Amino acid sequence: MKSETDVVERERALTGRLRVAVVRLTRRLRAQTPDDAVTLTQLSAMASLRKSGTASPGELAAQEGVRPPSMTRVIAALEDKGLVTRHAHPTDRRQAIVELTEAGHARIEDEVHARERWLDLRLAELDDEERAVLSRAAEIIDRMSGS
Amino acid sequence: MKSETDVVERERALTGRLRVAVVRLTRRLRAQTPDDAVTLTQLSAMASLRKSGTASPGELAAQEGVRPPSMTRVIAALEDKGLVTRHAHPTDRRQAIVELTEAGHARIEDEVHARERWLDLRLAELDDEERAVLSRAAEIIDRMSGS
DNA sequence: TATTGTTATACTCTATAACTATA
DNA sequence: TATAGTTATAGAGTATAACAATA
Repeated sequence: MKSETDVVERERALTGRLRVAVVRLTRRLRAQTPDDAVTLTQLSAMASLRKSGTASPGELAAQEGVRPPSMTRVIAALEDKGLVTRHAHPTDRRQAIVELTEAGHARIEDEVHARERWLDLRLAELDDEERAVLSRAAEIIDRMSGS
Repeated sequence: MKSETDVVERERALTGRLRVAVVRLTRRLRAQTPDDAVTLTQLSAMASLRKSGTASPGELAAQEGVRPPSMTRVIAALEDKGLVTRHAHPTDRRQAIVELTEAGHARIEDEVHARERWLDLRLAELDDEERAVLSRAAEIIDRMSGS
């Protein structure tokens, strides 16, 4: 007999199961970093920039949910690789304007696909219903994370 | 008109959306670390130990999906805090046997709940159907991550 | 004074390579 | 020789505190 207690127990454990699941999946994703590629964090910032066109370092930090000093380092790394540039803000000289270079635009699609090959393979092993569950879960998690 | 292309497009983007979602949620979870608490990684190892009772460092590393040197450090940190102990293996002196101390058992429930307060609050804001989606997603992600 | 961003510093998490002890 | 584990070292990711430049 499927009791109410089973449901309650399963619900109670959701926090812990979700925590373990996302931490482990993130470990696997970070491990899929080819030697010459940008890191997962750098890639995420590039994707954010592609979406917004241009952004100040502070805006990027807010979009990614990290502190400004963390974003400073990410931008510096991407600048070293020639994937983003900075321009002066027209009226506020405290701010910088960051945007993807041509090289950055050219690289991002390839990087995303290369990086996600492992995850693509895993997702391909699922059935349609399972993929639909993950699709909805991604929406819900994004909302919870305040992005 | 809801075309087939929309569905295909949404499916194609699942990899990227899922990656972003789990990376950001993991960031938030790691940020919820009180000063005197064990870290998220240490907590995960403790939960693994609670489940298996005892385990060798190598078994723990495999359960958590990390390399042995990484687990060595996690165990050392927990030993320093008095939350786990090591015993000699009865027949193979290369191996160690790790288990939770009384203090470890006493602490783990509190730590888990303290750590997951933020996530609990977020989950409480969802409706039943959304929680059910996340519950299924956690199962699927665990399976994909090979745990 | 307040805001934007950077620099300095430190800690967690993880890995690979090289080593020790035991099988 | 092979296996279990540790030590040494390094790099990614992130934070807080202190600072500089500009508003």
